[in-house]
Amino acid sequence: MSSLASNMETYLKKLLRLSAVGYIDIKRKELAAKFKCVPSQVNYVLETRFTLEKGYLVESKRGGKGYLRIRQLDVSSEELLSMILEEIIEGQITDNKARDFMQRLFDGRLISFREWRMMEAVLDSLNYIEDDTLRAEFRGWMLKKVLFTLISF
Amino acid sequence: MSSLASNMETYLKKLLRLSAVGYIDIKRKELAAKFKCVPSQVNYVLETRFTLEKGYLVESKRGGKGYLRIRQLDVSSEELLSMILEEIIEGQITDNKARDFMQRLFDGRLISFREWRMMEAVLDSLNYIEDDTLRAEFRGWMLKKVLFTLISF
DNA sequence: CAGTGCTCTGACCTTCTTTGACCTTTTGTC
DNA sequence: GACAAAAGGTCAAAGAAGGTCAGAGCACTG
Repeated sequence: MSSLASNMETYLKKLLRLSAVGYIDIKRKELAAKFKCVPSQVNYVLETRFTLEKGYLVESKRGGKGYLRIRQLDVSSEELLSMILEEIIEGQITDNKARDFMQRLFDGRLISFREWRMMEAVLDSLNYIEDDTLRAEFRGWMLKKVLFTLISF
Repeated sequence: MSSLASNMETYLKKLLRLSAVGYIDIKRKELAAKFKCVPSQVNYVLETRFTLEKGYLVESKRGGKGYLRIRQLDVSSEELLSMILEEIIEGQITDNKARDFMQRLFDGRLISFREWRMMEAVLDSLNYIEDDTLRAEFRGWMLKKVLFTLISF
């Protein structure tokens, strides 16, 4: 229960609660030093505890003056989250389901007309990918990313 | 917190905003002195932050009375879109270029903040495609589709 | 006690930044 | 015109992050 990873998770979530702007910036190496572990352990924590599905968005920049930014998604959209999760169960999603889903989002005024059209264009463009499995998997993956992003802004 | 390069970028953009003529003239050595760095660092900033894709044009003159002139391009929406489309005509496009273009579309108020974020998420998700060539080609293909959609709505 | 699924580490990779040595162009002076 | 001085330009290498991945360790569970 109180593994290094869990402690780091708790610590980061506390920082997030205390943050006024809805996100926190951290230095991978410093955080690792604070918890006396290797830097890659930080990645592990981010990958397992701060995923899109759990309501977080992680951005980063490499190189000098790099950083990790953890953003907490708006809780009010929890309903939408579970909807998405249900639909995109195994990562894959069919073209029809994806389009139905976008239509629902538009009908429910969660996305604008232009946003809807844009996503339709993206879905259209997927035909460029010939491999059926890759296409379906990528569609699910991408949809998840886009929808979670829409939720957080 | 932020890097020298980012600070210099911010500074130059502020100067540009304040300029009435649409361009600014600077002395490489003086700017370097102001930021306490080597002169070639100025070139780095210009090469990475003030590119054509990002909507800037840099002219210069060497020798005595030399200077650097940074010009902000002020192209119309149609021009910007056709520029982008032209660029993608060869099919492929790099991730960086695609992101630069999206940023410009946002800066030029051709797309909303949410639409910008959405497209960034789509670009992020492309990493799911492992094949380098397929990814770059698909990126170009998709971008074209989306841009054409934007034009028509 | 073998299997399964988290944790954790370390070696190696990629990206972005910064510096410095050396090069080229332009201007001013004899 | 030759030469010196005054810019700016190029490029490779070092430094400063963060990213990836395979495998070792560990803790339950049947």
